[in-house]
Amino acid sequence: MKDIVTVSEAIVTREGAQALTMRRLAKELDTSPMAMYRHVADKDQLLVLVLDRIVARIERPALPEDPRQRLTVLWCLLHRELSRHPWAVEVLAAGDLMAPSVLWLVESILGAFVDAGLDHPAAATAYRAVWHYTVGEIFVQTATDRRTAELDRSPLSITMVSEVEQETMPHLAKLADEWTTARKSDAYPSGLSALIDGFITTA
Amino acid sequence: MKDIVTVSEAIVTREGAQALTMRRLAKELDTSPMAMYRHVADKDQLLVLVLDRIVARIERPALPEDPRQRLTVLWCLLHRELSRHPWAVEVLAAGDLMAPSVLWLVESILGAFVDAGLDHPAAATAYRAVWHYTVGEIFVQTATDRRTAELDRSPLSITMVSEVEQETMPHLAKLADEWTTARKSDAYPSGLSALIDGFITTA
DNA sequence: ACCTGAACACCGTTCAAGT
DNA sequence: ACCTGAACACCGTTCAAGT
Repeated sequence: MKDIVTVSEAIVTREGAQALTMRRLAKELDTSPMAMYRHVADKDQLLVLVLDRIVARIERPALPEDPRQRLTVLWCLLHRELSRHPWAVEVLAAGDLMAPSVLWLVESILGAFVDAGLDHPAAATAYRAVWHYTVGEIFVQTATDRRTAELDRSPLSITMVSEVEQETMPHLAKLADEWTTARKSDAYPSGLSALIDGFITTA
Repeated sequence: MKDIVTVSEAIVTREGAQALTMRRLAKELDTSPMAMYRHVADKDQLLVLVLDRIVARIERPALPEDPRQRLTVLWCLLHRELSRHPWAVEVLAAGDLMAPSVLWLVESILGAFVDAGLDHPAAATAYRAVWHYTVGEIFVQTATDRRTAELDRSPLSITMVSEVEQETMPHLAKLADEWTTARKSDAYPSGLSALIDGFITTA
């Protein structure tokens, strides 16, 4: 049955990867947990199958001429899609986003880096750096969200610093207020353009 | 007993965070699992305690005058220490590295960004961007290592592309060979300097 | 104060047995 | 071929009872 993947996706998008258990999945399919192992090697493989289906649905956007703009469009697209499925980051991380169904995206990004003046090895390095930045951004965002949800208090505050160590840590003290608001705003594009600029201008 | 933290650290540095279970910890301390709950609220808190101890041991390095060089030294230091304890990334991620014992590091980094010409909000943004990059790099590295260890094959290869889609994906095809070697080399510094350059030159 | 055993409510996965 | 029940070897955590 391929419904296994469909039902798994429903669970995972609604409640996250940790909600997907073989027992739960079997129950929703009205069979026994062990029946799953006829169709899927183990839980990891199941997650990969779900991910592949989601990622295959990403639509190819219209791409601007300018390579720098193209890079922004492509990476922001990827970032947006992954933000919707933060559980996927863990699955993806090991493979540098090598699911066959998004190879067009990787190819487009590499092409844009090349068009911007990088040679092929440099484009690969740049690709991996931005990929790490993207993964990290989503990972930290997700971890922060989860933690603030569990404990219902604001994320680890920096305010203690402003009270205790005004003189020894002037910069932290100065930022105490802005820190929390900065965290909320979507800072992905700013880091992205810094990273792209850095790679392009060095080339 | 504070030995709880000591024993936990030993387990965690030797075998990773997933090897630390309350039952295992209790066994190594010759007590019952439930005795732990007298000294520690839950497993998460225990990991935070271990992390805090490790991080407190990071020694303050001699810092160069030049802010750009200072940033490189500081971030590479942090990256190196965290690479040694990849399990910690998950614990740290939620808090933007706000453990009191490393505030000096955060302060130094912010100071270097300011000395390089950023105003305070920009320094905070830059800090967070590089933090995300650092977390992502370690996260991907760890995930790749783990996966290649479990399956004893090379990481998800790109070679299928070079065979099947030579014409439609020329850049990927061209990089097929170099990809795996690129993954091995330590590319952290290159992305770091691109990111720093990008932020400094825009300021 | 601190520790204990037994239990609860779970996991992923194996294995022999069924149809 | 596919499914099943029972079991294995685990988890974190609670709770009433012990010293």
